[in-house]
Amino acid sequence: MNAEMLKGHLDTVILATLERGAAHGYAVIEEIRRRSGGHFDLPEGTVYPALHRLELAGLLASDWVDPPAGRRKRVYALTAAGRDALGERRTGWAEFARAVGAFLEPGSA
Amino acid sequence: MNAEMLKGHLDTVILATLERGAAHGYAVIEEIRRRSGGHFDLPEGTVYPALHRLELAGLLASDWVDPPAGRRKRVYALTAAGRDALGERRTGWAEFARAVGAFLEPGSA
DNA sequence: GCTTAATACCTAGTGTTGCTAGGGTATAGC
DNA sequence: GCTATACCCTAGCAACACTAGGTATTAAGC
Repeated sequence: MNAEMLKGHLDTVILATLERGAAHGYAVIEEIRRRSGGHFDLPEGTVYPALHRLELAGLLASDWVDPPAGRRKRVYALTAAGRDALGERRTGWAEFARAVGAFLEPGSA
Repeated sequence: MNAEMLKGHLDTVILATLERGAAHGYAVIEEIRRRSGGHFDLPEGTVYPALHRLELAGLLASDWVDPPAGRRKRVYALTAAGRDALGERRTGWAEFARAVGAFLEPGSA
């Protein structure tokens, strides 16, 4: 499954991934792959622009971190607004999933 | 809720709507609104192109019907390929919904 | 008779968004 | 030196839902 299906929900998934703690972009990709059981294997060209978008929207904040070894990492964390947005998106997803389910579940009226 | 969230799933919803019987475009819009409990109130500019797309893809077939009163209607029905596609999409939705749920449900690992 | 609303169809252009394809830097292993 | 992996980025493409317009038919209200 690629992320085309995620259209409109990728931001939600990214916010939820960062809910447990800050992480850099590459780690976000790996965590999404891990937590989705391999369903969402997102290319960098999908995730990095999404992170920038979310930061521009004020839902994430980033800091450059210079580790003793390895190259610089840009670490993203949820802002207060990001946490609020995640709450709304959680509710929105539940409604959405229920509505779509109403079409796909047999015996629905 | 508009259909932006539906991105990538609108076709599935339309196919499911037509699963119970053929219908014309305008009726599809009303049925989707009704069955979603008002959640999906889709503009014509969203649904008509989607119907054309699905017909082009061979998942729907249309017939013009000239009723004794009122203007001509274009009635869409699922093809065999459409029925197959709906089956696949039903499975795909279940996987997708479960995967997204893994991010949004509290206590998920 | 005229206007409005509802039914019913359509399309051109726009904006968002995920993807492809590429490029760059740093570290480790062969 | 070469390759693989970790880590960052962008330009351009394609898909798709939406906006904003258009047309035709019928019935209701004035």
